[in-house]
Amino acid sequence: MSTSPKLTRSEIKRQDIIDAACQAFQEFGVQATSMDKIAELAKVSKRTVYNHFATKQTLVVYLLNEIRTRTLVDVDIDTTYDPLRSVESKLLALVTAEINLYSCGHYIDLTRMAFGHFLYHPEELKRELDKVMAQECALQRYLRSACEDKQLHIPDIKFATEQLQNLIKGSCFWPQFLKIEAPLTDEQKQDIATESTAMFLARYNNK
Amino acid sequence: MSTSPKLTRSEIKRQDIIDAACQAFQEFGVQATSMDKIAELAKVSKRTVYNHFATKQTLVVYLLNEIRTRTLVDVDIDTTYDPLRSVESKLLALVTAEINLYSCGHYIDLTRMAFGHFLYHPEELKRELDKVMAQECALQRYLRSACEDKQLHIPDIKFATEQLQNLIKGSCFWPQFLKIEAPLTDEQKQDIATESTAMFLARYNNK
DNA sequence: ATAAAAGTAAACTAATCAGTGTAGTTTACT
DNA sequence: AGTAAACTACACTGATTAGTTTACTTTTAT
Repeated sequence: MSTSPKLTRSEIKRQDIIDAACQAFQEFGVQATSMDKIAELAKVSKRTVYNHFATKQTLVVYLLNEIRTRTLVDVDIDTTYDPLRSVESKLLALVTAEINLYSCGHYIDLTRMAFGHFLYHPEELKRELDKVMAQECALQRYLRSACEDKQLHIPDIKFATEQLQNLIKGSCFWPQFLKIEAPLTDEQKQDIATESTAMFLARYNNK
Repeated sequence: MSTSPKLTRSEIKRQDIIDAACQAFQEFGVQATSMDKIAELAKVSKRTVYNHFATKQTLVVYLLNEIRTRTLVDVDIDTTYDPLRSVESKLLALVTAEINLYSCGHYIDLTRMAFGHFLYHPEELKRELDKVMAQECALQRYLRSACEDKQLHIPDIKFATEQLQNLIKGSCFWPQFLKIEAPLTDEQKQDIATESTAMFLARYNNK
């Protein structure tokens, strides 16, 4: 079966609305996007927008969940610790996975939308971030295992994880989030993975 | 002479408006702050706001420049390269200075306001960022000098500078910017400075 | 003292926006 | 073919907002 087996007109319209809203929210921000504008972009009457989403808030919340789900499903990392595999190799794989998560496009979409919505609501922001962050402790779990196996010597694992993540995010996430840097090529991603891992291990791998 | 030698009533009112706007823009965002609200917060008639700032846009632009000026004036780092001083010591000083810049409060204010305003205007954002970034090349200049003096061995100086800045910003700037982390204590700042420098040198200081 | 400069309150315009109500049309299913 | 569900155009409410106008009062500077 293909991607669209049998979409009713209603489902098509609904998707048009979602696509329009998603694009507009990212481009102009939630506040600056009116429901009239969404209807116009979706080529749908305003009433239809409201038939599918009772309020603007409903639409925003739906989109945030939708994109987060789509994003996180894409990720599937093997986080088990294997004593026979070199730390460098495994760490590089984990870092690469994390870079791919940040680069996957949906992730940027999600955060750009969430920020426009949450930048001035710190408690809500924190709650949303926690949902995404659960994802991100794979690195920390691995580092803890590697330490227990005496392969790494890290006094403060939480802080060290943050250091590594900062190295990655600073190059892969923030510039793209701000739209001041073009999406990364595969080669660039690999460089960043290699260099971030190298710097991290230079610090914590010396016996 | 004290801080306020002789302020005319007009100047006082003007400052009240600026303070109110600054606070409201940071707390609620530029878009969500109406001129009526600013007048109310400043305890000033709306007309007076418009007498001082012809449009809302004028007020925003004024504030952005004001805060940036105030911020950058505060910083005064000695960036000259001294071959007799250890790289570690000088780098630690530069990193500490950069951390202090990010922690100075005004810097967070500035960026929070700028983001609310510019997040959806990438070209303008880029232009604004460039003004601030000029500040930040102190590190890069020093690293270049240290390389020329064979004290460090860095293949890509620009990238390495970014790595160091990412280590710093990831801990000192972004969490505070998002208001999900309390301001740092002096002890925390010092730890981050030490650890960031240590990781950087572990990578690039081995002969 | 007095006149200019600056501030005030309040009503006003014109635009925008979230959301509703309605009457008529199209689509989908039996 | 006929019916229910979904869509459309459009007019509407009520609230908010940027910015203006007016008629009056306070401050400041000569």
